[in-house]
Formats: sequence, C-alpha cells, structure tokens
Amino acid sequence: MPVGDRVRPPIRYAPMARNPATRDHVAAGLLEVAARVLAERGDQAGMTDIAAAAGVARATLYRYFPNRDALLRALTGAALAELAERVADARLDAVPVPEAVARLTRAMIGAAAKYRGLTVFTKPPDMAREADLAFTAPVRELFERGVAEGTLRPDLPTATLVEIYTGLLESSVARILQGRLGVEDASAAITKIFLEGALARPES
Amino acid sequence: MPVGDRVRPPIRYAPMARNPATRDHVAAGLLEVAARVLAERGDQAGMTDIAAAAGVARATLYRYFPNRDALLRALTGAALAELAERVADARLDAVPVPEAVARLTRAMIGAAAKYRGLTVFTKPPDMAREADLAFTAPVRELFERGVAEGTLRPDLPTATLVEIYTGLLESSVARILQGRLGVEDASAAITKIFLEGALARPES
Amino acid sequence: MPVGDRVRPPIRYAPMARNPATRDHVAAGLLEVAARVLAERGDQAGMTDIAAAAGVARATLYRYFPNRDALLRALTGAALAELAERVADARLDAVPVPEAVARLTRAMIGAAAKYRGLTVFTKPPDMAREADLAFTAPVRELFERGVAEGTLRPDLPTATLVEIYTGLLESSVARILQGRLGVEDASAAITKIFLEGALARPES
Amino acid sequence: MPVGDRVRPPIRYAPMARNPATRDHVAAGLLEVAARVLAERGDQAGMTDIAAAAGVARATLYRYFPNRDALLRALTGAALAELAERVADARLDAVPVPEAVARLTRAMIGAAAKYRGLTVFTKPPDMAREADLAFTAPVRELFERGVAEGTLRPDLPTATLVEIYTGLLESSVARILQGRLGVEDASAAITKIFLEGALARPES
DNA sequence: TATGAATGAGTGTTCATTCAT
DNA sequence: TATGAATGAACACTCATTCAT
Repeated sequence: MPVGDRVRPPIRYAPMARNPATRDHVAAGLLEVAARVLAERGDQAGMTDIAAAAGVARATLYRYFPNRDALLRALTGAALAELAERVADARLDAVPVPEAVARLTRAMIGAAAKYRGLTVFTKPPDMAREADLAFTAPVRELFERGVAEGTLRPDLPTATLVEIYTGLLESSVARILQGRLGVEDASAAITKIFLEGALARPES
Repeated sequence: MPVGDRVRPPIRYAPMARNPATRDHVAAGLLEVAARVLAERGDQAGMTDIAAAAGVARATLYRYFPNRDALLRALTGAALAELAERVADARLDAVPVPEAVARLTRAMIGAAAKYRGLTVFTKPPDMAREADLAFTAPVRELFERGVAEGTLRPDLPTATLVEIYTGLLESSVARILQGRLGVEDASAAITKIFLEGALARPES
Repeated sequence: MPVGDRVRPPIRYAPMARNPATRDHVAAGLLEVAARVLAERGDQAGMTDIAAAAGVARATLYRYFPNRDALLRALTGAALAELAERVADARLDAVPVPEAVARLTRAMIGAAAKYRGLTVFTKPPDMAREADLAFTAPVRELFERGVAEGTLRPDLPTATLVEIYTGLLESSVARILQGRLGVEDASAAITKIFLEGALARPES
Repeated sequence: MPVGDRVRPPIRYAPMARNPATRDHVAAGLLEVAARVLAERGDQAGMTDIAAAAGVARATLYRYFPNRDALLRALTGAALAELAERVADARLDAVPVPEAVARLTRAMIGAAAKYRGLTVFTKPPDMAREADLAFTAPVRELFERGVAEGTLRPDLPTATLVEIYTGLLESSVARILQGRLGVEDASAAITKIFLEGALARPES
C-alpha cells in the first residue's frame, strides 16, 4: 500500500527469514573483537582497526553500532552485565568476609579479563550509575560489613579501602592483558595480599 | 564469515509468479513516491528515504531502477511525457496567442506541480533533447508565431522571451512546492504579468 | 610567562607580521572560488572540489571556514551585503516606480550574478532574517508604494507580485550563470517584461 | 599562491641571540605544562592544547621537541630521572624492609604525582630499559631482599609481588590525579595494606 | 628564533550499490 | 521475487607535522 494507491497485489512476501537472534549474535562477536583490539591497540584504536580485525568493512561495523560511542557503550554495558551476574552468583552476603573478598576478586578479575578490562574502568561518564551499581557498590557494601563486624581494619576509611582494592583489580587486569600475570594467579595473589598483606606471618 | 559463527535457517523464499504488467504498475507507484519524497526532502533525499516512504526495501527499489540516476531519468521522462500530452491537448496553434499562453502556462504549471517540478527543470544533461522537445520547443514556436503576427513585442529576441517565460514557470513551480503560491493563482498571475506586465493600465 | 614559572627572558618576539587584512583578503578569494564552484557543480560540490579549485589543500580551506556551513553562510552573507549596498545606492524611493524597478533589477541581477546567485536564494534557514531585509523587503516596499500610488496593477496581491518578481530574478540569474542570458540583456528584458508585459503595444 | 594576490610586508624578524642554557629552561617549562595538560585532557590532548596552554605557537613547541613522540619520551625521561633521584635518596638498603617499602611508596607516589603519573606507566616501549632501571628494579631488589631475609611472605613469587605492588602504585596515582585520593593518605594506605593487609589484627 | 600558514594522512560517518538467501 | 546484510567510495572534519617569513 505505501507505493501510491496504484493497484498492487496484496501479496505478503516471505516474512523476514533472518533469525532475529542472529543479529545479536553478530553484534556480540563484533563486541568481542572490539574488546580485544581496544585492549591491544589502546583507546586510540579506530573503527578501522576494529572492523579490519573483525574481517568486515567499516560500514558493516556501523550497521551494528551507529557510532564509535555506541560501540564503547555497548562494550561497557556488556562487561557490567557480566560483572553484575558474576557478583550476584557469588552470594557475597552469605559467606564470611574473607571468603567474600576471594569470590569478589575472582568474579571481577574474570569478568574484566574476559571483556579486556578496558570498559569496566573507562566508564563513559554517563554510565557512572550503572558502573557504580555493578562494580563499586558491591565492594563498598562488603567492606562496610567487614568493618562493622570487625573483620576488616577500622583504621582506614572504607572509601580508601574501596579505592585501593578496585585500583588493585584495575591494574591487575591490565597486567593480565599484557600477559604479565595469569588470571588464577592474579586472583589468588590479590586476595592474599589485600587481606593479609605481604609481610611474612609468624607461625605460631 | 569472520564474526561469530551464525547458524541460519535454510529458508526458501516463495518463488513469485507475476503478471508482467504488474511490474510497470509498481514502477509507476515507486516513481510517484519518489517524486513526493524528492520534493519534500530536496535533491539530497537518498534511496533509503524513497524506499522507506514506499514501504519497500532499498534492494527492491533497485530491482525496478538499477541506480539512482535511472530513477531520476525515469522521473524526468514521466514528467516530460505528461507535459507533452498536456501541451498537445492544449491545441495551441488553434487559438490566439494570448489564449495559447494562458493554456500553456496552465499545462506547464500543472504538469510540473504534479511531478514536483524537480525533474522538468533539473533535466539530466543527456535528456536535453527530450526536454527541449516537450518543454522548450512549444514555447518557442508559440512565441515565434506571436512575434510574426505582431501579437508579441518585437523588440526582444524570441530566445530571450523564451528564457524569461520558462524561468518564470520554473521559479513559480518552486514557490508552489514551497506553499508560497497556489497553483491556480500562480497560473493566472504568470499569464497576466507575462502578457500585460505589472504596470497599471489606463482605463480609457 | 605561560611556561611554568621558570626564568624566561621577557623578550617579545616580532609581533605577528601578517597584515591582518591579508587574512580577509585570502578568505575573500576563497569565497569567490567557492561561489564559482558551487555554481558550476551545484550544491553538492564538496569541500574537496572547492579546495582543489582554489589550489589549496582541504585543510587550508578549513583554516578559513571552520566547516562547510560556515563557508556557505559567509557566502550568503557577502552576497547579501553586496546586495544591500547596491540597493541602498539605488535610492529607490527617490525615483518613480518604473525607474525604481529598473534600478532594483540591475542591482539584484548584478549582485546575484557576481556571487553566482546560489547564495541569495538558497538562504540558510537561519539567515532568513538578513535575507529578507536585504532581498525581499525592498521589493515589497517598492511594490506597495507602486500599488498605493496607482502605478502598479491593483488586481494582484502585492505578495504575489513580489513572488513573481523575485522568482523572475532567481531564474534569470540561473540562466545567466548557464550562459544562456547576458547580464545586461537580462536586466533590460526583465524590467521591460515585468513592467509592460510581452504583448505588443499599439502605437498611438 | 593561488588564492588572491597577497601583498606581504617584507618584515625581518629580530635575530635572537640566546643563552644556550636558556633553551633547556624553556624546554623544561614546556615539559611541565605538557605534563599538566596531558594529565587534565588525557592522552588525547593534542600538540595544539599543549602549545596553547604554554602560550606559544604550535610551531614553537616543535622547535623544542621535534614531534609528539619526542615530547612524550622527554616527559617520561624526566619523570624517571626524578624517580631515580628520589629512590636513591631513600637509601633503601640501609633500612629494614617495611620502612623501605614505606619510603619507596612515598618516593614513587610523589614522583608520579608530580609528573602526573602519565609517563611513568605509559612507558614508550623503547624506554622499557630506563623505566625498569628506575622503576621496577628497585622494587624487585627490595622484595628479593625481603623474601630472602624472611620479612616478606615466601608463598608468592617475587615477580607477582612486584606486579601487584607496582600496579597498586599505578592505580593509586590515577586516583590521586582524579582527586579521589590524597597523596599522603594514599601513601600511608598503600603501605599499610600492602604490608599488613586489610584484615583486622587481633590485638594481643 | 619564533611564528602563522599550509598540508597530508588520518578519523568517524553516510550512501549508493551488490550479494546471498 | 524480495530482502537484509555487506560493502567501497565518498564526505566533512582533525591533527601532527612542515614551510616561508
């Protein structure tokens, strides 16, 4: 009907075959490549690099993400979603604080490493909300509980503890991406050092 | 396919038998839509806009017109055909010059307005022949007759008269499309002014 | 002083030699080229074309006009300024209406032809104010005077007269740029036909 | 010169005699400004921004640093030099390991904060040597000593300890620059947590 | 010596056109 | 046959770098 009011056969052509999920699948694939490239080439990697690495034309990349910003946002969103899921799975409030820190560390390192870390920390300013929700908030809550129940040292402001801990994660992820640390080793080491410190413990 | 590994359902599209005449109908409908869209969005309206306005996919539009130029040419052709028909109907050589000018004006304004004016004046260079045949030639002939028989002023070259008159039509059509002039008002005003001028006539 | 607070000789280097007027000179030259190119290649001529025609790199063009729009605006502004000046010079209200129309026509055709016409009529929407002031308003005023004092025909709305007349100018400028009309011939013909019409006048 | 015909005054610029040491002074000032700007605007701050912030023309900046890379390298070099100096002043091998860590932390945080952190961690690949010498080596040596003499925990590879610690510094500097941590607070907190961990210590 | 002007190689983005289904 | 997806060639614009004065 749209083409004028001319006589047109009211035939309906085969409804779009494309599995609607396929699009998301491709988009996810592109995101994955983008994460890798951005991690390797740094933030100044261009759409050109990403498209090339994905083996598609730049224009194709733009079919899925209307502009660079949208791609970065999608990347961050995916990473945060993954992160939130892992944190939820960790049931932090059901276990003692030290164990919770261990789980949190594994969850964060795992998610960040998977998404190449870039996006969790390079939060676009307008995603600060979501980022905080998935990233900072669980840490803060856990630490507040720890301090309240006497498990964590009370002589440092919780806020500082949070910054130190998240910073530790951040820099470790960077090192993991550079191949200077392994995912498992890093998780274990971070947990140990953050909780107990690097000083040798007297046996007794 | 580099990105991900898409699984695609092996759907077969319904092969479509089609009345051969139907094709022309659809093409005509598309042309009509194209005329409207081009008039609204200006010359920078894209194939995307036209296809969308017609409710078909861009690729479908390309099945009817192999490229943008072909579509524009077809549009011009249709407009010129319409114009030629109207001019023929006007029987210009059967009436006095002033009445012929009035008829010609109505024919031209009508046809151009219907086809949104775009195509009659934006003649693709290689359609100059056809355009001249349908558009300029009748004007020139009429004016030559007018000058010859003493109806039109002899102190201006016929060529100039033609240019002024066609230009008047052209700019008026543009203004009609912009809604600054009505079709009927414009026809009447153009005829009056072109023939008699804007100066007030002494009664006598 | 800007470089830290280190010890730095307070020497002032030769103050920028560049004659400040030079910049404007160059800009004017670029505008002139732009007008020509836009007239030739149409509105879809790119910055590339203009820069190439000017014999400078695209980036250089951008030094003078921060973006395409700015260039177009500057072009329109220059044309309107020229127009306003010529109209002011014409002292329209000091002469009889017919003579005023003749002067106005010459002024408009001259200015528009010089600036390739494109910009006076393709007013960017936000320059409608200025355009009206320099372009439409004088015409309207003159015609209102003409109708009021009985010089111009009262049977057509002034607004219509204005549209017809400005349209006549517009299309004539286009034809001048195409080389189908000469500047002087066009001015004379427009004036004659617009005032007196194309019909032959009985002698007596 | 294609555009217009510019008339340029034949001005002679004052030839400038210059104390050879002055050059270094100016360069140092420019580096300081560069550090500030890069810290503020991020790595995507352009030569334009730096030159503007320094109050000089871009071309002048290029007289001191032949290209962007050279400037960045010089910046890193300066930061590393400062760092090496502070570390040397700290006399690490003359004090117990815990005190040495405290001094090292203060030295690194101080130097990195002064040079905006950017350059110490974003070592251009070909400065890895120098960076290692001034930055990683002292840490590694200290930690090796600590492990050897039983002060530091032996259950984590020294290399991992080094990575965690330097990462901690790196992320903390970033947070300091963002204003989320104070220099002194950060130094103290890093030292405490890195050495003793975040768990509360039983008193007795 | 310090500079404004000029530039080439890029960036992100769009659009007419082709292809596989 | 009609389509969504893919693409290359363009565009507007930016930026590190060079040049003429």
